[in-house]
Amino acid sequence: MTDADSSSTDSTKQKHLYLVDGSAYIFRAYHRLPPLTNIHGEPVGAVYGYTTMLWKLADELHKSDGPTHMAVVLDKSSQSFRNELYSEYKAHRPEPPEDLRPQFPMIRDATRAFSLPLIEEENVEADDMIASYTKAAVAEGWKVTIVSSDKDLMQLIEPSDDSRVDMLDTMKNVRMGKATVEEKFGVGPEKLGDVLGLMGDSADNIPGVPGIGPKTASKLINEYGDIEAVLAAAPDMKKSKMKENILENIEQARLSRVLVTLKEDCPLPDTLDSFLIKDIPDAPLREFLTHHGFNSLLKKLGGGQAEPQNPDVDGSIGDSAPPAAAKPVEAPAIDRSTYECVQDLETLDIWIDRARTRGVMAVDVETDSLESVTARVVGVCMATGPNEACYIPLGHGSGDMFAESPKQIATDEALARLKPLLEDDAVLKVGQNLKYDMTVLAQHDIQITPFDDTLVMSFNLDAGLHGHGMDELSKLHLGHECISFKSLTGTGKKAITFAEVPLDKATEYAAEDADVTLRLWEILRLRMAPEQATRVYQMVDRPLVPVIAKMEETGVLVDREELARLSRSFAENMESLEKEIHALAGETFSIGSPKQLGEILFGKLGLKGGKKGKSGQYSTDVTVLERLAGDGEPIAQKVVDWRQLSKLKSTYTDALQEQINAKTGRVHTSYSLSGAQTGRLSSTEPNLQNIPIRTEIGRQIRQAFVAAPGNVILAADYSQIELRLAAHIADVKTLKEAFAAGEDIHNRTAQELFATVDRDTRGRAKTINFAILYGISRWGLAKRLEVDADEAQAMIDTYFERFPGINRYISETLQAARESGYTETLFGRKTWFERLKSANQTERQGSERAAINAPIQGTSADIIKRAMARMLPALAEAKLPAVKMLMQVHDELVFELPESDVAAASDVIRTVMSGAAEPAVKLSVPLDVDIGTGKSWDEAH
DNA sequence: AGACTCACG
DNA sequence: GACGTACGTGAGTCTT
Repeated sequence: MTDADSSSTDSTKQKHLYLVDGSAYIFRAYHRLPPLTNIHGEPVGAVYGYTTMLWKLADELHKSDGPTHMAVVLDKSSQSFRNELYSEYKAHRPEPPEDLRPQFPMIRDATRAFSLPLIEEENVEADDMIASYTKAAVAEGWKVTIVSSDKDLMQLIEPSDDSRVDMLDTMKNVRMGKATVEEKFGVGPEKLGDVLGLMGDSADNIPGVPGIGPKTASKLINEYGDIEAVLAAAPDMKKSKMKENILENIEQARLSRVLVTLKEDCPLPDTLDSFLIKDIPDAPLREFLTHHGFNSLLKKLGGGQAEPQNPDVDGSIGDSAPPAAAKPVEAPAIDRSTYECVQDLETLDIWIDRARTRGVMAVDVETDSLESVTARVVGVCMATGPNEACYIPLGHGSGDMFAESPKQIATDEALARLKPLLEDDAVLKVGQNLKYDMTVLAQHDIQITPFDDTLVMSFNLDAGLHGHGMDELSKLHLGHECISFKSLTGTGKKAITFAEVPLDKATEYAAEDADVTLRLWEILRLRMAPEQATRVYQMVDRPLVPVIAKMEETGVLVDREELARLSRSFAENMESLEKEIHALAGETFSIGSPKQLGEILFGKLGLKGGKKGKSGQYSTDVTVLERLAGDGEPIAQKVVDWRQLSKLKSTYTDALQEQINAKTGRVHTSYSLSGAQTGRLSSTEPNLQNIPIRTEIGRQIRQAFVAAPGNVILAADYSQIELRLAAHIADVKTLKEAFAAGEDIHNRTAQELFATVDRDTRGRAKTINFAILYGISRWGLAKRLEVDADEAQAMIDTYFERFPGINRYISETLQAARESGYTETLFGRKTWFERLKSANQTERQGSERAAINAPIQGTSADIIKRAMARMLPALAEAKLPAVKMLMQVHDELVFELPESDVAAASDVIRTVMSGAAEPAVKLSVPLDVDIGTGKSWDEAH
């Protein structure tokens, strides 16, 4: 197309320079793409990403406004004039990770393979070089496109509406101009430097003004004009923390402003004309692609035309990659106009027949509330194929009491027709988080069976990679943006319920839900077996869904009077503490404000303690306060006591009263099946998994969790389950013997490590045991035990020596996780760890610790989940139908049962829980279960 | 909305 | 050479 000798003749053609910010791209590609290796075993993830990016840019050549000139700019060294101004500039940046470093030369190879000019200058940052070339080109009347997404470079966009400079983000495939800057930063490109200077940039270690982020920065700049004006106006601002921060950091703000300014007058090593795009010769490119085995690109090269497809991963190199997120779907695009609103029984019957014929359907129940226990059914939707979906409105009103309700089938009649279908063994029901629908339909005595749950399937395939909400899955797997619930109902005070949404809108939304759910199921189910997710799905998580639904529905009885009594008592104690604290401080202040408290303690009273974090605030957490209390500061202990009471009152005794359901008189939590990446459940609204127990005062709250008259509470918990599993998984003979013999495991550990057993050594042994489970570091252990790092290291060494197997478990787990990207529990539950190869050391080490812990915590979760799924059938078989399972707290199950059933139920519960791993997994340690009973949850412990 | 603190296993 | 350090959660309060 373009060739060298045409440049002199087409002086009329608009010259357009593309400047590629290569360095920034490489780091992004490295973090975003899976850790690929090429056919020689060399890591090439970033190279592959970079190559596909250049390939994509080649498509730009065909466009009318495409590039006539192009060059790639790379950072050669990290030094520049900024380091002289400010020694901390980019000082915190870690070295590039080991598997990225060898890719830098390959990236130069790739650039040469495309016959593109490469600019890299000693002591000049790529950003400045790009700025300088941009200015030079614009001065010649050229257009410039900067291929990057770096916000600093956005300063180069011209403030006029017809800016000759724009930016292109090839990863997101978006062009960015003046409007992008205004949208993102609230100011035009010409003021961007002022905003960036004020807010700072943690990525480059530019400090800015503490406490000022993008929002505040743009507000200030819009109000005053630029940084200098803000600084000048600061003394007259009204008193606030922000004003103080500005006044204390004037010089720092000025420095930051200079640091973010791009240098536009760097010497240019090559002329603009030398960047003229010539034909790209095939040979070097072909050689490069062949060398790395980038087969799909090679194929495109052979075919001649470069198709602007998604750059997929070559089959030959992708074997260690996580499953590709977006799959091509053969189903037709989602078309909301095909959805039907079902308003009479005849039509409903047609849909029911259709579902029976298909053998599989998606279903979703719409209600007027998120409180599943008491929510009213507003409608039901179902899908039987792509774009084959309907909505059956049942409880819609007009929202206007004088107007008629829309035509709809009576709820009872429709549900009576749907019940046989929903319970039909020959029709698989697919839903997204069916736990909710099951709870709602339980009010109408309807089961949903058999079923598949796309939320659970996604969680079993991709835990750790992304969320599992339907909107997110739809975007990811179908490339489809769902109608948002909020767009129909609004938010806040003016929000309406789904019952008030007009039928046409409701049909579009609800039928789409079912349509999307069925499409997701088609995609996910095909992945289950090949990706080994079937086992944990079928043996652990799917059976749990109706069990959790039932527990939520049952709820737990909470004594409101008891809570109110505690609230009053806590309030009284807080009041007297507050007076004493204010007296000691010499002034009144808000004790609940960490900011004010820090300033009183460390500012006014002059106690010693350090600043922390970018916010520049004193830390006042319990470890700090207890240290002060230990130094004999009476105010510190009083604050600790006040804090405890305040926490207990607001989070528990006050909040819990409000959670008592008006209809049932009980508290119904919601368990999230995908809440914790390790496979644990989590509990919300309220969280019943963190009710106090560790302190005497807190424990009183458990006295309010009671049994109905004639009943008692029974609590059954696994004893040391995670340590037992660690002993089994890491095959530690000493520990296994100790558990088999029923020894106290922390005593045994103390014996092995310190050769003596007393309170002190047992306590330290316990700390070390937990540290092992959590992925130990000598620094972490040192801090906990208040010893120095060397001593901590010595203890770790002794531990590894005494308990061989632990060390091996850690290194094998990490190695396997680095290779595959995930860890596995004994039941095959996967947890993905994408940050295991992060360039950020803190991030990477954090992932390593999480990966060490996940198989143990996850196996424990698997086991108690299996126990839960088996519990109700086992109780039924033992003729104990009155026993209710109320709560799960990770290693504990809580029941409510008639007093007369205690002995028999205890046997069943203990048997089910201790044997929950079997027969799928045979453990080499016993699983002991402690059981207690009483009138309240407190007494049951 | 985000930081901070703290409740649980 | 500095940094921040145990794993997994949810929620209330204060501040911007």
